[in-house]
Amino acid sequence: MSEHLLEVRVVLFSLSEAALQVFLIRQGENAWALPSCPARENESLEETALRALYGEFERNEIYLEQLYTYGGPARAVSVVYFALVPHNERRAAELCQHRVDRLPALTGDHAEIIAYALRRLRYKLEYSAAGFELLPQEFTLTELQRTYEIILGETLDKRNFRRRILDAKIIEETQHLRGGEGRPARLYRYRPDAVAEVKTRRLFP
Amino acid sequence: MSEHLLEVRVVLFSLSEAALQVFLIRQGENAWALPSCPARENESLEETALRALYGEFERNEIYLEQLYTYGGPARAVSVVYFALVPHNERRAAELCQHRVDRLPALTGDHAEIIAYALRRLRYKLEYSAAGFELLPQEFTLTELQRTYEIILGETLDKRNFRRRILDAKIIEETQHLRGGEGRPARLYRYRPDAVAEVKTRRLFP
DNA sequence: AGAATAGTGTCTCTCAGACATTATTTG
DNA sequence: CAAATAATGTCTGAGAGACACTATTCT
Repeated sequence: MSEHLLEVRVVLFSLSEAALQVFLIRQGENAWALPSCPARENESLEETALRALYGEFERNEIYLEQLYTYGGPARAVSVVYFALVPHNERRAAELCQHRVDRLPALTGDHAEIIAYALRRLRYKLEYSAAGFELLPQEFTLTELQRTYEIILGETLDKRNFRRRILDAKIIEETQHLRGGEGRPARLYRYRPDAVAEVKTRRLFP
Repeated sequence: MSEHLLEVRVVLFSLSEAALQVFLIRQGENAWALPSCPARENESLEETALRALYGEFERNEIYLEQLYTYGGPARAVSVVYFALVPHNERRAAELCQHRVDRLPALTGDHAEIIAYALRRLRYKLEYSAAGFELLPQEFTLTELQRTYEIILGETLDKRNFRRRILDAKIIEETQHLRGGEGRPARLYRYRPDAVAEVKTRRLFP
């Protein structure tokens, strides 16, 4: 067993200003980087990921999943985590949100890592409940649809979207309404007991 | 950046005796373990994975993909690779194949890691060309179907299977036939130029 | 009353699954 | 010619996508 340089990085997404955002830290003069933290022997990789976010988030308020481990000659080994958090103004001074469609200059291979995380997010959206991790506990169907549209980068049909989501029985009505400019919308909540597993058989779509 | 214990492990699957096999090394008296190797600073993680297999396989004769990185307090960090190789008698004395449905006692959490790798294999089979990595270059449609059946653990309908595989245009005929006890079967080969990407839209199947 | 947003149903087409018979070769 | 395996097509039901109007609230 050898001694090795090992760090944990995090690609943390959230939604605000009707766009998908990623959290970055300033690196040097005018470059940015994914938050990271050296691994410690006495904590789990997930705990290290939370430390990389300056302890701003508790484990149970973000969705956290391992993305990939990058490593090789002439490079530290980086275990990269993929994370989602609902819209959130709180942030450490060092941690800024940037629209993923308008990223600043990034160090190393961080642009490719973000691109990969975004592909994974788009993919997960279609077979898992990941989308709900970006929304508050109660949300309207229109908000949910906007979330999907922003991430997928395409518009979706309102009736088909509602039908699929409701048929999947993955959300349930609440008794609350959200008022606004027009007719108030019913609020829904995610059913954590919902089965969100892949059942379809697809041989080479 | 901290110094850390880091190893690479490999779950290598192959097919023989009409069953899925995994390669294990003997660990102590009567326990077995996944092959592993300490990471070196001057090589890639994939190279380390090949070394864990005693250098028995060249990079281009096996399918190799990162599976997951396990780590945490009171445990070395293990980058685990998932690998596939066609049926193959060659093996180092230390490296033995075991049927995955009749595994011996395993050290640590290796049984869970194999179970996870098997889930990944089953899943990949349905949307990627992973199945072909377990077969020789040329194969009959019946052999391909058996491969799927062994891994998925269920029988498949012959006509539907052939239709889906052929409609996907992922394999092509060769001019060769394989004789045997009954009518000879046409041999097919994988089309490496085939597009095997996920295109279907699935919201919560 | 008009502006704004929420909410709802049908038709069509494609794809997946169930299912049985004919064709070719060997001994 | 019998045994063994290869190869082939149709029907049916479910789900995905296209598509437009009514309902409720606020000002």
